Amino acid sequence: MNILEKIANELDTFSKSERKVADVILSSPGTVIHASIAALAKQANISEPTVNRFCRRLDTKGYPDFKLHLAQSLANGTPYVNRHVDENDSADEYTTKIFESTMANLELARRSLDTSSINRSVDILTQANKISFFGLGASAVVAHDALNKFFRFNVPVVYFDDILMQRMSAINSRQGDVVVVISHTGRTKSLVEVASLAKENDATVIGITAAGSPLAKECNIVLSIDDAEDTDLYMPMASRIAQLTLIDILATGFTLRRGTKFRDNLKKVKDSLRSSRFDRKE
Amino acid sequence: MNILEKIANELDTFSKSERKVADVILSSPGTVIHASIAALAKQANISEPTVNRFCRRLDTKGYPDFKLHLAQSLANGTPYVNRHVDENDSADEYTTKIFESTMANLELARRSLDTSSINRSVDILTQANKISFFGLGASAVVAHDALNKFFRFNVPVVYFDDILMQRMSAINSRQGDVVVVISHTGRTKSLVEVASLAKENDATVIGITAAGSPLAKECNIVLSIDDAEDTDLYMPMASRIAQLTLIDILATGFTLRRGTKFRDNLKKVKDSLRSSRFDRKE
DNA sequence: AGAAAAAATGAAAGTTTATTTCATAATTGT
DNA sequence: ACAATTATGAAATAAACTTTCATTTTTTCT
Repeated sequence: MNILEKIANELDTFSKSERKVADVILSSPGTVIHASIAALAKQANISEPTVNRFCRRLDTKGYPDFKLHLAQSLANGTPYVNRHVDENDSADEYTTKIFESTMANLELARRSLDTSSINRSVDILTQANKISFFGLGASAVVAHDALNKFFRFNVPVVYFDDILMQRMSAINSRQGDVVVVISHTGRTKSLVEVASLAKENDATVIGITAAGSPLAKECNIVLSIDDAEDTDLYMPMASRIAQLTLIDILATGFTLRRGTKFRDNLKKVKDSLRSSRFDRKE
Repeated sequence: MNILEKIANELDTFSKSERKVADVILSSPGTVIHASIAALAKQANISEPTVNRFCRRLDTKGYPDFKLHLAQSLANGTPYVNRHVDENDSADEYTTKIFESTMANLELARRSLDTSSINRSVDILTQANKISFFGLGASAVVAHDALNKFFRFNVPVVYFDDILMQRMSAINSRQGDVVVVISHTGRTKSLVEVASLAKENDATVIGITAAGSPLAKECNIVLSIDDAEDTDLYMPMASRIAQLTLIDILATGFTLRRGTKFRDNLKKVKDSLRSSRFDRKE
């Protein structure tokens, strides 16, 4: 854990003198990393040994080691802040903000994803007779992307972004089929119904959706992604990126599970596209 | 600048002894930050003053200060390395790797994007009579996403992922129309033709593609995104994420340019979806 | 409340670590 | 090959950090 956060957390477990040191450090950590133990002690109006004890209390070897930790905290502290786009932002500003919040969201998504669920999902996908990807609106894009990826794997795969087609497909599903339902909120009624129908018809339902949502309850496996409050202007942005990354992960897991020969085949698929392209050396 | 990079950069300006120190530091910077000047000198087989001089040469106050810089480099230096997925990776490993390389790619994309082109693109998009998004394969997903976003803006917008439809649409375009052509490589023949046709028919062509590619040459504005060598298993992964983020940026720029009333309207669009969702408090 | 125990604190001594000085060695240019 | 410059390390010095121990403060127990 970041040592600055740690200090802030344990603030009330400190003794009076330790508290003084903590206050000085928290108020200007940037100065502290360049200060000697004597300088810091003086600034906090306490003695040098107290500073030293303070450092050890925070599981560092001593003052120099503490400064090292502090320096690192400052370096990577809040690397990607989820800053909101403001009305008067220049192109430069909103570009930076959107990139940063997208990255912040990915970081969050990474931490929230449960790899054992991913592993199970890959298991199930590799054994599927048929894979269907369903999504609506922004999530339809994710499903569309999944189709693109899995289509290359030469497995029976379909994608629908139309409620009726999804329903029909769900009703026709059977044991061995896998239905991947994508919904950011997990509250889109028709998709919840589709998941339910698929499940009733013995398909395995994987949900890429919010944990604990109505949709999640209908799924055999839930791949849930936490995301920060939306920076968006009334449209889903970063969440969709995290979902797409998850699709990449599933696709990658799939190819790894299938082994070397399978990947050679993928290369062939890629090469087959060559004739449709302009040559690189012209 | 990151001190590790700095050392690597200036490697050949060092004297023989300094070079020895540099090598030790570069080979295991993590050890060095916990080593005393004596320990480092010994490991590099040189004297302590040489280490000290080395530190000063790199614009630090001395060895302890140097260690501070080094610690910071380690903390935020190469935060997201573009590590390749390996055949024997566990789900945990490939998940982490894919997230990291996606983020590394976004970072790269951010740096490579030219905001003045973005600004011009937003200008043109806000003034368009009709906007078309064209892409094929993985880029079709990006175009699809763009449709979703711009559709909410209540502007005439279409999206095609079919070569013939794209051609017909391009041929029918006219002055005031904007055609956004998306292709990672910029070498897909049919898309280059479509761009060319659209341009001939007086549409403004914006390319989201590689700089200097055949497609880029046909475009009025090129939004080019650098990306690291593909970590993928024969399919585009991270590049697509950067393209989608660019779409977010264009859409955001669009809404900002259109002003407050316009965004109120967006909120209405969002609210209109509510009845199709399960209530949050049930 | 008051005494004893425990904990916290700082002065001073001790230790480690880093820096400077200066003499010597290596390198460079002529 | 020689002088000038630069690079290097041994030793001395200085600075910084840690330990010890006595004192003060706080807490606990009766």
